[in-house]
Amino acid sequence: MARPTIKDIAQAANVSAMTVSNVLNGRRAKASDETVERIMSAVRTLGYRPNMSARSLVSNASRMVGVLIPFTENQNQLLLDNPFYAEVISGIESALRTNGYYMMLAGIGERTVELDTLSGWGMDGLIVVGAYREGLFEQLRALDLPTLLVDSYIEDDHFYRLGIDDEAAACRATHYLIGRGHRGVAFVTGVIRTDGVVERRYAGYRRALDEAGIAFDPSRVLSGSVTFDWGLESAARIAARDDITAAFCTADLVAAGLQAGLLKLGKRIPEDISVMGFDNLSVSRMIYPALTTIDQSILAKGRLAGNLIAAILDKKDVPRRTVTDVIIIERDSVARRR
Amino acid sequence: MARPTIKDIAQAANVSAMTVSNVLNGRRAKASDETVERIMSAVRTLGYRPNMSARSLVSNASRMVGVLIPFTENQNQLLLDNPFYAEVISGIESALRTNGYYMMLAGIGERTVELDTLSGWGMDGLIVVGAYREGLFEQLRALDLPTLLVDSYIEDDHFYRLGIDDEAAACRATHYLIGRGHRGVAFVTGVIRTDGVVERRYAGYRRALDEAGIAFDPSRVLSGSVTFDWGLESAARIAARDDITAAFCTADLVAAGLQAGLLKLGKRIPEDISVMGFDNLSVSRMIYPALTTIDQSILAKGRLAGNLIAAILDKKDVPRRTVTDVIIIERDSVARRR
DNA sequence: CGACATTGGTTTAACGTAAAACCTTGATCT
DNA sequence: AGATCAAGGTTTTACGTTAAACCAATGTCG
Repeated sequence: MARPTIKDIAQAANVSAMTVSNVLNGRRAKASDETVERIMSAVRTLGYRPNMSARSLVSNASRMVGVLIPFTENQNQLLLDNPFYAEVISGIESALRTNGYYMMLAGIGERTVELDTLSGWGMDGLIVVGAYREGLFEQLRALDLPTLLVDSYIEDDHFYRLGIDDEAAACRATHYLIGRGHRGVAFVTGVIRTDGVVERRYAGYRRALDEAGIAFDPSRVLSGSVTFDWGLESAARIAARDDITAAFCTADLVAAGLQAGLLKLGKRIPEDISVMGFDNLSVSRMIYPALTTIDQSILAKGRLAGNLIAAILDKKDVPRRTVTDVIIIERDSVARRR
Repeated sequence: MARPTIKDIAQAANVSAMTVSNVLNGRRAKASDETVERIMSAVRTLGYRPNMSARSLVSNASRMVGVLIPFTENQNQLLLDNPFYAEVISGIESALRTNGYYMMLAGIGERTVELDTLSGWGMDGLIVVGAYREGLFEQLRALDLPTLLVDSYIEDDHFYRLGIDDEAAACRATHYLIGRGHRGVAFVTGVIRTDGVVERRYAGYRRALDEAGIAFDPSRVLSGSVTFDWGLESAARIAARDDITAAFCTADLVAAGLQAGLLKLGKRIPEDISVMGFDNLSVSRMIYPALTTIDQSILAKGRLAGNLIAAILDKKDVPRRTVTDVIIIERDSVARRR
């Protein structure tokens, strides 16, 4: 038999469809216990499950949240191979499920055609992770949905935001290295974009140098991409200079590559060069030596994002901007200088 | 203004709603070029996007594919922190998007209440990754949807399956170690479940021993969980025995933990103990020493899964069982024995 | 010249659900 | 006794889209 509808249940329980709907949605003010029992029993025996499309069509709400993460345009693939995104998503999904919401995962690339197709599904809200492209925000605004931006620095009251204080975190990290006697600290990072997290971390790095009275040396800034390979590539450049005794990487992935590269070049970590990461991805304890890094508890951040959007959708009062804390995880990749 | 409907377009273009629908869905046999132009222009200026719920309600098809991956019941979180799942999902999403399908990501736990709620959305098809639990297959069968199982060994013509030949792969890996002079080969793995991939890999391991005339020693089998920590824990047990000169881990994550643990115990890899992994996760080249492992090209597998379900849904002819190839990636964690 | 296609549409009904308005019956109040 | 109310429903309608059936005007053929 085809999937039973609310009418089949109504017939089986000998009531009207509306009564079934009322009972099923908890509006049981108007239904005797006996009727409820008959309906529930019919639901069970027929295996009824409400048709979400119909429900969403009539109620104009879907209990679906769209989760957008960047994908690499050239490889046409979600950045889930970056464990950062994987972990955030995992946290978001967990929180959404707990709050009775569903998740539709989609990529945002350069063209972002996907956005309005997505919107056709009638999302109740949106979580956008790591967005930076100018035009995107306009498109998002045009959708006119409750939207939570994770790790974006755009100032716009249309959006809710969740993130850490990247500048302060990077500043702390740099001070941590400086405090251990390092005065030649390299900054290894991805592209420094306006309004991106990396820009703030860069600012934090420079502020720490300032505060410590160390002259900023642009040749110590290595800006490439947030990948293992970029770290690997940077190793040679860092190993070639003896004024650099420590490297602050704005991502664990980069730090992992840097360590692997330095090791291959015969450098010892942390004796010759100290390395510090950012994120505290699970990989950071797997590499050798175990990476000292900034923990931004990604999973918890994802959970929080899910909980926040749920709260927003449930019309609770949610601050426009939420900032979470960060701690330094000390492992084996940073040494005090001689 | 509220989101425009097909009727608004019809009015603006001065035709009936049906004509708009026809034009928009490519059934333009019956529409003059001029009408088409008027309609398209109205669509553009009003910013019309079809309401998927309405469409799916009437057509009984949603172009949505449900993607189910396990989640840890205790932590209530998707296994995306296992890079294997993250990479598969990334591949699936990419292929689905290319084929014009959407993806709804959900977790399957022990209770699997989620399943029928999910089914309320009217998925066109399902991809289930790494399912093993007995009752689950029955539930999946009851949904009566085209379903592709990735990495499951259940024999049932209701399902399409995609996977590698785990037994052959493990057998090759073990032979690889034996061929390099190792006769004491440990098998470090997760739980060995009936019909799971690990069971097959276990069978492959034993077959290789048999073929090489090496007596099977159950004390060389370390079965725990598919985690870094289990690898770490196993290190002590392996280091304590001098009859073991190599370890075959059924997952890179475990191998990574094992290497870290052995290193901490002062063992040299691969001089003292060789380690071999399985999966070729991106982490396997980040750890030290770089891991020799079996590459099952996870991303490509995910893509293939997406393409297969799309082909199935588009009524193309798809074999019930697809087996992909595997290669050995030689890095630095295996040595020939003296 | 009447039969028949073809082109370019339109109208009607239906998908499954829920909001809103309505109806019955019996009890309660004044 | 008539008015009022509550309990426990039912009926009607609408959500946005498409399948199916229908129609009118024009061209075409034997």
